[in-house]
Amino acid sequence: MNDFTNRVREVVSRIPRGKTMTYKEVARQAGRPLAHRAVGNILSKNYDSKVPCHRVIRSDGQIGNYNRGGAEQKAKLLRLEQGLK
DNA sequence: ATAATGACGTGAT
DNA sequence: AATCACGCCATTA
Repeated sequence: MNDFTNRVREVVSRIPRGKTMTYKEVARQAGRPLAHRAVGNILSKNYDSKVPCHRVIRSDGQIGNYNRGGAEQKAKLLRLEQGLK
């Protein structure tokens, strides 16, 4: 858990509230445009509250999964942050 | 060190 | 629209 993981965390932690990013984008920003799969894996094991992993969604617009309450909680949080009801 | 896994993505069926 | 299969990569077992 070094370079990539660290970069991913950094990028994700920089996602502003009320905004979302796709795994692909994160991977690209992290320097590994094709490692979107790994991004998910890393985030899935990431329990750091400093990293708003719930801001990361799929490219197809799907919510994706979440290790802290499931997609439900994730969608809920996003809905909340975005100020939408 | 090697094999399996998964919070993905895209194209094909 | 839904499902299937394959690719891609770091992490984990």
